[in-house]
Order: sequence, then C-alpha cells, then structure tokens
Amino acid sequence: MSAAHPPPAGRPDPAPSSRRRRHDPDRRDRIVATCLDVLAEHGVAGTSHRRVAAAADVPLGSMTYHFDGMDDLLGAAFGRFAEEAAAAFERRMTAARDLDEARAAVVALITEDVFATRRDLVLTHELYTLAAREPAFRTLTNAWMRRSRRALERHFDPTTTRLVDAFVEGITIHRALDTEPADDADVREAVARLTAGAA
Amino acid sequence: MSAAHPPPAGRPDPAPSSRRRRHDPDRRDRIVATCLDVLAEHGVAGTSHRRVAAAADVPLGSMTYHFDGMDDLLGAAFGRFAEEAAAAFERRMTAARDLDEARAAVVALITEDVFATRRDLVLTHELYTLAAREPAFRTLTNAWMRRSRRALERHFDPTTTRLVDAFVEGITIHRALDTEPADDADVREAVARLTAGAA
DNA sequence: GCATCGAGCGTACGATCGTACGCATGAGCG
DNA sequence: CGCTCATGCGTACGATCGTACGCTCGATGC
Repeated sequence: MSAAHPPPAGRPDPAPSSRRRRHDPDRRDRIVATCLDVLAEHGVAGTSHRRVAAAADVPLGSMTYHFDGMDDLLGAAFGRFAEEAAAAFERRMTAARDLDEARAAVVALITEDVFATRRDLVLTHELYTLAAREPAFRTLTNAWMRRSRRALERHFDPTTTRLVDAFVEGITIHRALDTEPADDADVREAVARLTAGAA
Repeated sequence: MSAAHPPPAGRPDPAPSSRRRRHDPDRRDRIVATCLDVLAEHGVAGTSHRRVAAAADVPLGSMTYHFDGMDDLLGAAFGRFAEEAAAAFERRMTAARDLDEARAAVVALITEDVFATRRDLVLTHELYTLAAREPAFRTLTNAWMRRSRRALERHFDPTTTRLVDAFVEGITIHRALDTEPADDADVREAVARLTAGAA
C-alpha cells in the first residue's frame, strides 16, 4: 500500500487531450473490475472502499465520487460479473447445433472449468448469498438466470430447462465446496436422463 | 429487537446452586444460538461481537472469554447449524421405508419448506460462501454433506446419491433466489428419472 | 488571455470494529 | 469464618470503517 499511485509522475497518456480528459470513463471501470478481485479474495465482509481503492490504485475519494455508497459499488461489480458470466454461458449454448451438442455443452460447462475457476465460484456464491438476504440484489440474479435460461431454451423445453439449470447449479456448488463431486460420466448420464425427450 | 430477553427478571433456576453456578454452560449456548440469528439477519459481513453480545444480552467481554476470536464464534455457530440441519435431514430420510418413500422424502424436502425457511436458506448460503473462500470452513461443510449422503445412501447407490444431492442443492438455490422454481410435479418427475433403477 | 465552472480528489471526522487487560466476586477449602 | 484463586465481565485502546466537505485545476466561452 505504501507508495500508491504511479504517482505525480505516471499518467500513461496525458496525450490525446483533444477533448475532456476530465471525465475519465476508465477510472470507474477499473474500480469495478478491481472490486471483483477484492470480493473474490476477501468476500463481501472484507471488501471496503479503502481496500478497493488501494488495489485499483485510485484515491479513496474516487469511491464516493463514482459510487453512491457501498451497495452501489457492489451492485456495479456484481452486475458486471453476472453480465460476463451470462454472456459466456450464452456463447457456449448457442454454439450447439442440435440436442446432442446442447447436452454436451451443458456437461462441458460443468466438467471443464470454464465456469469453475475458484474465483468465479467464490464470486457466484458471494452474490447468491447477498441476494438470498437482500431482495435488492435479486433483480440482478434474476436477470442473470433469465438470460441463462433463455439460452438453454434454445434447445430444451421450459420445464427441462429449469431442471437442468438447477442440476448445474447444484453440481457447481459441490465443486466449490470440494465435496467429492460426481464423476464426469455420471454427470453426462444424469443430464441425459433429465433431458430425455425434451426438445 | 428492543425488549428481547426474558429479561433481568427471569433466570429460571438460580436455584440449585449446590455446586458451581460459575461456569454457566447456558451462556455459551445462548451466544451461539443468537449468533445464528444475527448471521441470518445481517450476514457474515454484518456480524460483530458487539451485535451478537447485544442481541444475546450478554456483556461484550463474554465474547472474547468464550471464543477465541470471530472465526471461532462463526465456527461454533455454523457448526451447530450444520449439525441441526444434518439431523433433520437424517430424520426425514431414515423414516422412509422403501425406495418410493425415499423418493417422496427427497421431493418433500424440496417442495415443503422443511428445509427452506428463508432463515435456513440464508444461513446455508452464508456458510457455503465462507467455505468456498476459506478452506478451514470446508471441513464443516464436508462433514455435513457426508452425513447427508450417508442418509441418502440408505436408499440409493453412491452415484445416484451424489446426483440427487446436487439436484436438491440446485433447486434449493433457486428457491432461495426467488427465481421461479420448477413445479412440484416436475421436481417429482426429475427425481424419479435421476433415481431410476438406483437401489 | 482571463474569468468561470464543475470534475475529481485529499483529508478529516465520528462511529464502530476486535481484542487485551485488570478488577470484582463467589465457590471451595482449612 | 476467612483466605485464596479462577471464572467471568467492564472498560479502554488502536485500527479501520464509510462518508462529507472543500479545495485544486484543467477545460471552455468570451
């Protein structure tokens, strides 16, 4: 923490300067991105304005300037996270060309670690926990889920979609908790069963 | 919160007094129980020694006396929670007499709110989140899961057990997040499929 | 070129945190 | 009946928190 900013020196590109260097959209983004790192490492409980500011190498004052308090910051950070996760999910699912490929995609999402880096796992649960307790954050998780489901519904009927979605969620938890998770083969088998006749 | 406790009046039995009233095992228990309430309401992030002490109506000093810091307190509280949850789960599952009743029990666990009061949902996720980030708490969740699974394995083979367990977990999340969860009938159907030929 | 104005940040304040330290107090023994 | 000692608690300290306030300073209009 000691010698923070680049400092007086730095400023990579004071160059362009053509028009407003003032309202730097970079700042806000960097804060949001860094906030996710801090959240992944210290959890909501350990995330403070100061810690994020230090990690993002921005002055503390920027925090209250760019965000209306802690909840606003958390909302922005988790919003971005959910956005990216949903996008990745969509990409994966829309790439599938038929039912079998869709099933394979679901299995891949679980077994490969696309969705399962420890970081993402932690962030996901941190968000879920927040949403479970505070309804305000549920609009965020709901939007995320809705989007994921829409992607699944390109291949499965709505009912099957909900079931598969839940199953994926559950397996993901078990992975996050290091509980000896089900074998890949068993997961494949289970997905097959859940989606039997489900176009 | 205002007028909580039974209060100054109470002390049901200062009576016995025959031997040591000093080491009051009640104190510690009440702190642990109250801590769970605080956790459910404010989350790990909002749980402090002071808040718990106030809610449990014990002096602040008791906190550091009975527990070696915050983590110890959290461990004790979540330990009790997991213990109770596992016991309830076991009771439910061991009551089933055959495969069909076992399936019904699993469905009941999901559809009825035995396991799904908002409070328990919140506490569960709060614990999972902690465990996802801090390995120390994973021994706790692992023990819980292992116990739950052993109960399931009275009726299903190990592989099926893991799959069903994951499915239950996933549906539970969806309920916690108020995402429109799957219909009861669909859940029943899904469990049937997952457990087809799984004695 | 200068006056003006708002974007952005440095700093300081009050609240609250976890924890250590030392005293009260009542049980147990002679 | 009094001494002793550990249990249990009141309190105070240093660190850290979120946030408000006011200054700096570059961009813009004349």
